Amino acid sequence: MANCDGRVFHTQIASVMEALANAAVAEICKLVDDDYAVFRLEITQSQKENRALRRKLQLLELKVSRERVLASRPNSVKILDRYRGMARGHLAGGHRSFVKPAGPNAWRDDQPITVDEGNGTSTQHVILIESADAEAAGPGGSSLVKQERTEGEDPTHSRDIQTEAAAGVVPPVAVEDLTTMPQHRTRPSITEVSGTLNAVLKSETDTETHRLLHTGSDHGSDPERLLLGRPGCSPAPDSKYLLYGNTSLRTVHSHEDSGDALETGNDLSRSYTTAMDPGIMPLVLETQTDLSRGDWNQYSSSVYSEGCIDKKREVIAIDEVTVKMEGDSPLTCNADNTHLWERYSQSNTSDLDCRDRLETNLNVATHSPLHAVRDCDPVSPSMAPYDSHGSIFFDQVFNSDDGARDECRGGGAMSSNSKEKRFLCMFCNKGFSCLQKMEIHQRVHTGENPFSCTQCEKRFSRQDHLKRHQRVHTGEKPFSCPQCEKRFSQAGDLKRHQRVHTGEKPFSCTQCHMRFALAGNLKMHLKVHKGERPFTSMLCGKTFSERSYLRTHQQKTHPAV
DNA sequence: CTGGGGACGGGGCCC
DNA sequence: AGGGCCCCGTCCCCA
Repeated sequence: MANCDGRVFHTQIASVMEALANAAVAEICKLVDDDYAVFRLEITQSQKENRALRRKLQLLELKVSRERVLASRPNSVKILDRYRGMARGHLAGGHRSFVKPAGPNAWRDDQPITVDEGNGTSTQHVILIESADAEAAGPGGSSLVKQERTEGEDPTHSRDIQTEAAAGVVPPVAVEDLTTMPQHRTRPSITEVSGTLNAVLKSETDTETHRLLHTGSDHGSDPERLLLGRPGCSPAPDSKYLLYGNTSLRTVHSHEDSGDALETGNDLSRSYTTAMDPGIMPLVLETQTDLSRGDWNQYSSSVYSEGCIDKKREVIAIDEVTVKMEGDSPLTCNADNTHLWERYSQSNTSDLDCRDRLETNLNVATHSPLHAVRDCDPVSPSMAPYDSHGSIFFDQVFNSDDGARDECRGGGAMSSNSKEKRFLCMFCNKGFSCLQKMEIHQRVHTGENPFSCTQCEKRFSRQDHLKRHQRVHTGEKPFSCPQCEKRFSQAGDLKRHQRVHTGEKPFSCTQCHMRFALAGNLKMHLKVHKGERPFTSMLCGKTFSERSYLRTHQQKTHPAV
């Protein structure tokens, strides 16, 4: 009897469990169906939004096309830059450039510009950017004047930046660390960051924020710069964070600290300032930590623009400006401050040439695909209306890459195959097919070396270079010569080595008939013809064409020393 | 001086 | 899109 009752009980339990399970399954199915419906609805809505945005984009493209046809001269930023008549559009249409000479003396050499500020006439170095956007600024437009006093100023506080803005300009929307801001400053202002040798400024304009990032250059090597770059820290005492702005205005400023830079060496501050539609986009001052340790990427990935279409669907190529400056430091200054310079000097014909370029073409560049068609008019010293796109195009930084410069002259990334290369380097306008390639390339300009070797202190801009370098430590030599079983860590080294076996000497001297298997050897040989003997023994005055010769000589002749 | 190798920077291409 | 590789050029160093 008891067994019978137990079976019945179990049967009942089983049926209840089944019912519960069925109910649960039904519930789950219902939830899934509901979510699916919601999901589909969201997809449909997104598709609708996409279609609408696409239509909007097409309309704007049409508008741009019209402007390309109609736009003649008076539609854009005019920059009054009388410095040595430089940087007049060495990029394609790149005359929307802002040129700041690197050398403090160069500034001093500049002919002062006389600007009537209403209160009289001042003869100060002035960079004047005028906006007269008929749509946004209204009659009279507005102008933005940056001044650098040449007399009676504290070298470490050498900037006296004023604005001459039209009535109705929008005050700054947001500024971090307002305590650093002069409270009396009621005019709209541009956030300005100045620091030590290498100042980095980033601006983001395609979103709701406008960032200015200040950082050190070589990544932890300069404590002062690190201090400046540390989040939450106030700017250096010699820095001013100034904020002024203007609706529908995007400007870029550059200046350096003082004429004492050459003496102080490390105090080669420069700053770059951008402002764009501060009335719309809050200005947010940020700091940045050590870029070389990877912090950079969190900015670069998120801030770099992708084709850079802002909210108005205006194409703005550069939403971020990152400048690594090598100032007027002598070539003998420490490696932390010169490695970029050295890199440039390596890539150019001569140190002097490069240095000269650095001094005279210290520019920042932003480029918009639009400028290729809009910026066909030369820079005029007269004031001209500001264009409705609010774009300023900086000139090329350092002007160091001939190839890139040529590309810029020829339209750069806007040439025939430019459609695929829609990511433009903000420094040299070189086009890249994807964002990361551009970011990697820009390390050429920024000096960023995010990949560090665990075996030594060396740092690299690219992961593959780090990997290749680590063969130094591992001793790995994967490339072996089939003729002599010699092994090499790099394929190029093997290829070069094989000329030993083939006898190939592709490098021939134009002065004599000597031929060389290695380009470096030809280069060295050419010094014989030129009589170049730049290396002088401090002990005996003897000169040598190569440093190694001098070293060998000193080892032999002056072993004690 | 010349020959040659180690190592690195940068661009381009491929997967 | 991104990582990796190839290639080239260059600097530096040493025999």
